[in-house]
Amino acid sequence: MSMSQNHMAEFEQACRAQGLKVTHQRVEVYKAIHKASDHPSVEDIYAIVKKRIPSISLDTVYRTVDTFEKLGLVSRFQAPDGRYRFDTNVEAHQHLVCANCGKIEDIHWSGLEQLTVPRVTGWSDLALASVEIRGLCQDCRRG
Amino acid sequence: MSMSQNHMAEFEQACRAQGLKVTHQRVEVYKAIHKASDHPSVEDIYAIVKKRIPSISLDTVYRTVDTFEKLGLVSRFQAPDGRYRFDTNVEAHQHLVCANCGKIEDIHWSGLEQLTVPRVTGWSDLALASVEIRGLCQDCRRG
DNA sequence: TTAAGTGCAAACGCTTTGCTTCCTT
DNA sequence: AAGGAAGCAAAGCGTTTGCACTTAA
Repeated sequence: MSMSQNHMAEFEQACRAQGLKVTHQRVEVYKAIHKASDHPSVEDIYAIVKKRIPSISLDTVYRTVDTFEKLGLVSRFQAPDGRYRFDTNVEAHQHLVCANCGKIEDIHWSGLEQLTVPRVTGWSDLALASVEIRGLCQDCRRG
Repeated sequence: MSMSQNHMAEFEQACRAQGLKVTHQRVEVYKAIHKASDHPSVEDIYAIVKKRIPSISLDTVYRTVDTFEKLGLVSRFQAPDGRYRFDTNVEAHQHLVCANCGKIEDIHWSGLEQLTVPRVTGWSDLALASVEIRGLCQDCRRG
């Protein structure tokens, strides 16, 4: 998945459609999340973007990812360590989490789609929200 | 599920087996989590136990739930608001979360058991760790 | 030009920790 | 009697917020 011009054009279009200014910070934050396919945390994104925009502040990253999430441009979830992680993959998918190092990888578990979410008395509009699978990643299995 | 003498006896036995002292605080914290079937947060537990042990401190509740978790006496998970929640149900189960009020309820989704966790290159020991289903609870559907 | 967005700094909320005193065992 | 546990207070850490300055449109 390369950072195609198309993809960035779509990003800018999405911003403009919502009346959002296309600032350097927003562009670089989006690129950072997209390129870093490892579900970067706010600190991770901050460190990456700081190389290109040294003056960027951490709170701008926080505000920017909030904005992106509201627009549906990124998905946000909490890692087991409690920190937020971000992803430009906004399609339904599941997470593999390494029990040792915390590494997170996306997978698509097609079996889940065949299942129907149970009906529960008193509850409505039930939908599968998140699925986490734990195990050991390649590096940690060796160690 | 009532707070049977049996259940508390088992709790005390588990503590002694691990060389843990059976203090008032531990007994009351355990009771509080067990009785409050709504997955209380640390603050919730603190408020409940404070009625019986006014001198208890918040950090004791934190340390106590840590201990219980390590012993396998309670399960811990993070609610969507980022706070820890606790449960004496340590069997595999899933969570229903109200998208409006945040209420959490346990369910057992048997369909999941028929599914096999996918094999993924580079990963080992994969097992389903958590499943969250979102919807509206009875109270919030009305409102 | 101007309203949205950024940077700075301080505040916040939940959780953790060092240290002294207390209380099961 | 003795070591684990509790209480107190302060610190830690990720995240949020108020305000004045900056910048895309």
